[in-house]
Parts: sequence; structure tokens; C-alpha cells
Amino acid sequence: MLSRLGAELKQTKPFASLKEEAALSISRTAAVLDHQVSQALKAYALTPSQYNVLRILRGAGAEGLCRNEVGARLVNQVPDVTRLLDRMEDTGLISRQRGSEDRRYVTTRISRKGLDLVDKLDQPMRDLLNTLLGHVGDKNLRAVVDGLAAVREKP
Amino acid sequence: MLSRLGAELKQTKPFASLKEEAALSISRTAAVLDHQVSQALKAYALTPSQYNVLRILRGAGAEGLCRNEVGARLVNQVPDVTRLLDRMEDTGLISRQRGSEDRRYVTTRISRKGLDLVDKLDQPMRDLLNTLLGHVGDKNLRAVVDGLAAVREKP
DNA sequence: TGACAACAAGTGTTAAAACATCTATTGTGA
DNA sequence: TCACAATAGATGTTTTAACACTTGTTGTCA
Repeated sequence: MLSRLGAELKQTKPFASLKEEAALSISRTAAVLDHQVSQALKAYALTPSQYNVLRILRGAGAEGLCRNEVGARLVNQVPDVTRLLDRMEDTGLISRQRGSEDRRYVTTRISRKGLDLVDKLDQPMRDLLNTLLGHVGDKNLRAVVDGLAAVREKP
Repeated sequence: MLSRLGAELKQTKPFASLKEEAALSISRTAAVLDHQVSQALKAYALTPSQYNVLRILRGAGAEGLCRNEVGARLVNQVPDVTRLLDRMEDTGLISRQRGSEDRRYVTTRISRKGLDLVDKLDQPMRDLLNTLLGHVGDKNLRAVVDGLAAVREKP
């Protein structure tokens, strides 16, 4: 019998191993979810990474965070935080300020406009999550969360 | 107490919901795994999608598949299969042939070179999966696979 | 039978990802 | 104290992703 994912991909042969099936399941599921989120954010001219930055900076408050700290907290690492922040500064969602005591640092803060936007998005994103995951029981979700934490655990 | 993912992201507040934690866990785990796979394939000048195409076409055998069929079987959908195949044809991994009875279809087949390459990659990719997932028990992997299938299940 | 919908594939364009390299600033130890 | 490593960030370049649009071919039905 073919697995569910195997059927989705019209596979004729079963997976070579459970590890392979797990890796592909994870990748595919993430792509499906990320795409839905990305589509939803498009109406607000935001990418998922930009939305992530807004939430990080909202959490950081008035002190803001330096570039590397923002990058470290991103759910999905991006190899070019500078220009990600450049674009957000261009659209007025954040502001940046070169440090005065240590001039290497640049503090990034969320702007009024950015704060309003991310606040406004809370409810729609909650609704989207309910649409995407509402049919999955908590027990299942917990199993996924714990299982994936084990996957990311360094061996 | 903060969740494991929350700690990874240096979060100061717990997740707003289990759904949110699940969505971010899925996205992050996939990104981590995909990055490792991508790095491993770089030594062979392949992207993950290209590797996926090679496996799909190996499975299809001598009959090959048309462009849309290849696209439908990709683990991660790409919105430009034509140019993905263009590049692979340029590097000699596949060949394409316009259909003779229905001239709309273009049959894509794996080449000798592509077949040799994908065969050669079987063992290294198995090894990589063991490195990435070897520390996770089968029970956990099964829970992840089943839980993610439930997530992808349309409500 | 011929107008048109449906389908398969290809093309043009813009923005973003990925990677390497570079500049500026600060910390450190001989 | 001064050469140099380490750190923070920025920049240059190439390759893809993403989306909309176009072309060519076949099916269908008035």
C-alpha cells in the first residue's frame, strides 16, 4: 500500500525508507503552508520574512535590535538581512540608527506604520491558521511539534 | 516554560497558540533540512528541484513524462517547470521531444548522464538522511509523517 | 465546419535569494 | 601601543522564484 504522500506525488513505488518519507513530508507540508501564508500576506505587500521581522521587532519594543539579532530570530534564516531591512526601511515599516557608543551596531526599530500593520494582521493570521490547521486535533499538532523538535535536535 | 522552538528563536513570550507553534515548527524544520540537502547537492551542481526531477524521470523510465506531469510530481511545486527543465537539458541531464501525435505535449526523459548521476547519488543521500534523521526514533518519525499528512488533508 | 474554449508549453519581466567579497569599527595580546 | 584578529554590517553579482502574459495545438459543439 502506498503512503498518503506517495499518492499525492503519484508515485508508483513506496518510499525507500521512513526517513525519506519523513524528510519529504516535512518539506512538502512546509511549502504548502508557506505558500498559503505568502498569498495571504501579499494583500499587505509583505513577504513572510518581512512579517516575521515585524513581529520580532514588535516583541523587542522601543529598544530595538541589531541586524544580527533580527537575523538570528527569524524562523527561516535569510542570508541577506541587510537588504531585507533595506526594503522595509524604504517602505517605512522600520527605522534604523547607527549606534553611538559602538559604531558597528545598527539598531533597528519598528515604526508606527509597521506597528499598526502588524497589529492589524494579528486577527487575519489567526484566522488563516484556523483555516489551515483547524481540522487537525491538538493531540496531532502536539505530536508534530514534539516530533519536529526531536528532528532539529542535534545528534 | 518556553517551548524548544521558542528558545531557538530567543523568544521572550510563549507562542500564542499551538497552531502557531506547529506552523512555525514545520516551516523552520523544513528550511533546516532543505538547506542541508541543498548544500550536499551543490557538490554535484544540482538544486533540490533538479534532483527531484531526476528521481521522477528515473521512475518514469523510457516512456518519460510530459512537462505538467513532472511538475505535478515535484515534492515542492515550482511555478516555472519549463525553465527548470531548460537548465537540465542544457547540462545534458535530460532530453525533450515534441510529441508527434499530439504536438502540444513535450516528452521529457532522463539521459544516460542523468541516470548515472542520480544512481551515484543514492548512497550519499541515504547517508545524509541518516545523519539528519538518524537520531530520531521510528516511532517519532511515524508520528511526524502521520501528523503532517493530517495537516495537508483538506478540511 | 468553423468559431471558440480548453489545454500544453514557452516567454518576458521584476524582485528576491544565495554567495562571495568588502569596509568600518572595536577588542586583544605580544 | 600597535598590529591584527574578530565583529557588524554593507555591497556586487549571478542565479532563481514568482507572476502575468503569449503562442501553438487540439477538442467540441452550435
